[in-house]
Amino acid sequence: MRVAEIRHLPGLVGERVRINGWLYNSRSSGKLRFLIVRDGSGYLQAVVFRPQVSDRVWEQADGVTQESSMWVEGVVKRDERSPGGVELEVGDLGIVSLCPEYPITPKEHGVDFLLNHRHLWLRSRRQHAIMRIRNELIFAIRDFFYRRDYVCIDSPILTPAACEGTSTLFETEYFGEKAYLSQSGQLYLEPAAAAHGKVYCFGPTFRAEKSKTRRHLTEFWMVEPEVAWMRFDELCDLAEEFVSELVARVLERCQQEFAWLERDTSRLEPAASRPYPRLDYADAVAKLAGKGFAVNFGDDFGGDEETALADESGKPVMITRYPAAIKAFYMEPDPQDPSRALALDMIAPDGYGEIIGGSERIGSLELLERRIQEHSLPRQAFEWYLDVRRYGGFPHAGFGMGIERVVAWLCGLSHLREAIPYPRLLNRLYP
RNA sequence: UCCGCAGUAGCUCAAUGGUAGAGCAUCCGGCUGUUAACCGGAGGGUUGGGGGUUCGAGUCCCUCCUGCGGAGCCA
Repeated sequence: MRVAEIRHLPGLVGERVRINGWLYNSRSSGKLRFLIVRDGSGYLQAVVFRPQVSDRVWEQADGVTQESSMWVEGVVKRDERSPGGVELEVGDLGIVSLCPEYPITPKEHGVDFLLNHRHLWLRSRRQHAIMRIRNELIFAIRDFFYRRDYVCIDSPILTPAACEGTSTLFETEYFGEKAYLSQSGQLYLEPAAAAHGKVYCFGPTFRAEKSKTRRHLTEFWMVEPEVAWMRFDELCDLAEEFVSELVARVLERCQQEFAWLERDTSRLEPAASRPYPRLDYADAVAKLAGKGFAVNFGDDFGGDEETALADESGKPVMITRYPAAIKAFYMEPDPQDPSRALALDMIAPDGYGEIIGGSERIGSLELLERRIQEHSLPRQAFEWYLDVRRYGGFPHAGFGMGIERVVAWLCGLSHLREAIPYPRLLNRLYP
């Protein structure tokens, strides 16, 4: 007996196949049982007709419960009345493991309940679609860099001294010393850029910020390219090329998933092509003032401001040259105006917020030493980082992109918690 | 951390200070094409914990716990 995946069934009409899977839902009508079976690749309506099957098969079809693991065997038929266009005319079936009352029913559930059952929630059609899109995005990211000869240099997760404020770092014990979970791979990537030229890292990062918003997780995945000899304008080009290509690829390859999510992809299409609008920080402040926001030059932008800055067209907006005072210590000053940093934020449309933050990095050893002092950072912890300037300093630039925010934007999610398989939130570490 | 909202059946929610209910899920029965099927029946409750007001509290007050939404900060 040929074992098939449900997604291949449209090409197997007329053949007799066996499907292994789980019962997603069932409906009945007299001598008919409609079993909706899912196998991870798709959903199949398996039709059991009383006169055509044995007593044993009929009893099993009648008694199989939601999420029982099972197999069905039969002939693939084309049928307009079936969701998906094809169905299985069941000749035989077996229950592998009968499922007791399943917690997640086809009706509505609350957020807390679903998060407590995240391990089961992942089986639901909507979550299934989201994870498929996340998977496609991740593969597209790696492919983007691979085709451009970037080398993947993953950064450590356990790091020694605190690089930025300790209040947002998760602390752990490391054989009698303190260690911290990484907030960013960037500092470790810069030395690697001197080794390979074009590098990137992609891994989990951790922020112990006690924030309770739809835009924050305490553990999230970030992809960070770092490029030797790259200047600020080229960095903006790279960010734009990167995001537009990712959007185009996911749009092309995940149509089925977007349909399940009922995502209006026409809202996403503008972001699949370049260019994206670029807005100098000063112009962004002026634009916000024009919209009635009480923002002064020198302020950072909050969530509402970001949403207001996003382009009505559906394209992400790039805000450039922020005041150096509100940005990180390692950012290169703008030669035209040293009070500004060669920093870039990319803001996704429709309120999905900042998806990219990046900059050209300080090239000068003296300036970097001064900045470390100005920020009251422990100098000795940064000696290795200063070596990047000490031993053959070079201009370089890079950015970080939060994967979950991009997934949330692509999928149209109202909260980041659905964009990652097992979300880690303030007060949530289970399952 | 601050501000606001909520906690009642397995789940989602009702119930003017006066006998705790519905839908879904579960179990039983019916139906030859269902699309979160439908129809009939049954079981299912220490109303988050503690204290208080009252003849009487799911409902009002105090307190703690848990969750949700938002702010700050960020990707």
